[in-house]
Amino acid sequence: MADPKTNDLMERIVSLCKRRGFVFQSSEIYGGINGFWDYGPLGAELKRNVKDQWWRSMTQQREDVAGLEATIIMSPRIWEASGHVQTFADLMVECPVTKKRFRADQVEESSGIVYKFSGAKDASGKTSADAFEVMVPAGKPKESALKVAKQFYQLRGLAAPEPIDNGEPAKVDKSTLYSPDSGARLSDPRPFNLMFKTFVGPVESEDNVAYLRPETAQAIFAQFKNVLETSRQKVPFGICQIGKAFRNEVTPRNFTFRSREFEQMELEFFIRPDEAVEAICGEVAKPKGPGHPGEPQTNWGWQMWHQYWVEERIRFYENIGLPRTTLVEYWQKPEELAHYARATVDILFKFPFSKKNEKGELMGEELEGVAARSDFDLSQHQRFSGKSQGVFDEELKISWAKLTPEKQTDLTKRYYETRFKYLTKTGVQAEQAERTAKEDAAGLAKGNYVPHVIEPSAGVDRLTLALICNAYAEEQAPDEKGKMEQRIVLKFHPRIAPIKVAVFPLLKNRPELVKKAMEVRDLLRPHMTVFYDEAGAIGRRYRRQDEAGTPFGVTIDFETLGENAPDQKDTVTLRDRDSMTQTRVNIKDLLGVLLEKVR
RNA sequence: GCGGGUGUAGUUCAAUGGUAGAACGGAAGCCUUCCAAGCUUCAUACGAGGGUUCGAUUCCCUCUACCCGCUCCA
Repeated sequence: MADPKTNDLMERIVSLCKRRGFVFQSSEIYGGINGFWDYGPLGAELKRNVKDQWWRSMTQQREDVAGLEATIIMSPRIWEASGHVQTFADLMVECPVTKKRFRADQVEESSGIVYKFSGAKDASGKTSADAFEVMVPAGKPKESALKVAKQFYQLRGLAAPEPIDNGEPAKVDKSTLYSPDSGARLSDPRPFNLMFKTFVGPVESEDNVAYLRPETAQAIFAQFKNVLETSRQKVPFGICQIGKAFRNEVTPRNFTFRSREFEQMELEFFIRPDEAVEAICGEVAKPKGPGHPGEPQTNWGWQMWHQYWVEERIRFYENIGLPRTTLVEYWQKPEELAHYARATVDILFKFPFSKKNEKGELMGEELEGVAARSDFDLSQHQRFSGKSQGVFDEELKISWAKLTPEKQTDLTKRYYETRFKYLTKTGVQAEQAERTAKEDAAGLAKGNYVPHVIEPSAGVDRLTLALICNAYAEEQAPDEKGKMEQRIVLKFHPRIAPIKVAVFPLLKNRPELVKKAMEVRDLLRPHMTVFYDEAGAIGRRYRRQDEAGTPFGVTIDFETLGENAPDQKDTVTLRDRDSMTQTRVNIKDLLGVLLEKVR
């Protein structure tokens, strides 16, 4: 459990977000709506900067990634292929005593004696007519059944309940109706769907059901062929997308961290299967140790690509002001992996509300998952749509012809085996799977395969919140009279700061100062977000910008006008947010100096 | 969905069964030659709906939102 002090910190951050216009509760004047948040003026700028930085680094500055912007509502068949319809429609049951929930199909079978009660009464005359059943292992006395029953009726408001028997105890074998926790009879299964449902067209019938996408990834897979054909890309290459996604979470929590409407930045990077790499290069390069593996090479297998993207992503976070020390690189354990994943690395940020480990260190919350998804996704869409999602790889075809027959047989066999495993795992009958896997293996020899995927998938809102938490600082700073006062400052990296520079005339009742300040404002405005402020004492204006996270302040004073020292004419004060130090800069150099700092 | 806590200006807090006050913040003005100075003026709140009552921000109920613990988060 997080200690009270850190909770207070989070409360102060939330309060600042409201006060300065970073984040508001959605629909606030109507009492709000659970799990939805709006971004105010500063928050909108911040979030936009985050997305711009991501988009620029992911696609505009890379040769090998193309962008996509797909719709939120898509054919429901996409979610059948991806597994979301099935998985999200799981039935849940609940233990009435411990309140724990289980997936109905995952309750362990249990055997024993079942005691039944029709209700209970207590000494004060209160009664409950709720029926209750509990199973105890054979051989245990009736008292243990009574104990659970009493707990059940206590939860219904009876002080010292005396449960009323309802018929003879019965022996029950291998039943999934009873709680593995308490033995209590579980609630009836209820469907629980994490996807938001809607209807396309005017008729609200089951035929017209559609879903708001629970992730942006599937649109990329569904448009894989179109992008491949129009972008003149070849494997290995990626498709990236930024967009809204929706999940009807049970419990939205921790401010904007888990929301029901959120935004994702996802890259699906398509690579050759390892067998193809081996055919082309003779060997598959594998990671030699931790750290960034450098520029991509032809002989990289999925593990190298996976490590490459993990490191690229961490560099990105460092680049926008999240130091490595605030991040945690968490390698999911085999039992935690989704069924399609070969490896997943979660990149976590240490939020103030994160739980702590036994050493008292913050464990972090997920900002991004970098998953090696094999060829699962495209294969699923190929199977469900009946349209080939494979690619033809000229280089593979040429290299294959030069291999020894032994090597060809070896690679064919290995490729066959992984394809067969995938097919049978997803429910294809053995006979059919064997036939299809054989075709796939024969295709590899002709240069055909379904690409594998490395998926770095990040949450924009989580990252925005992380940046705010990381930037938040409370410091002591002297006021005009030298008395120490608390200063709250958001130390955003200039790249993502909502406002880059604030421009002030030292005094507002001097028209010459105001005029000059407005000229400076207009000089900078075409190039960056500028905030002009002339109200109140200069120190007050600096502090206001500290809370907004504005990295630079420019003040036009009497030196600027050349009144005090002629050699300082046309220079301004440039004030640094973090150090609060000031330097004099000539107005003609100002734009260049600032642009260098905010890029 | 369950359990616990909370809900009064933008924020942080008061008071009260007879419809609310402060500090900081905000706006306007005066003043002010670099870090929330001073003076004047102004605006802004009882989460929503019921009930009890002559009268409810206050008591009761329901809903809602936020926080915490479960649960959930393929």
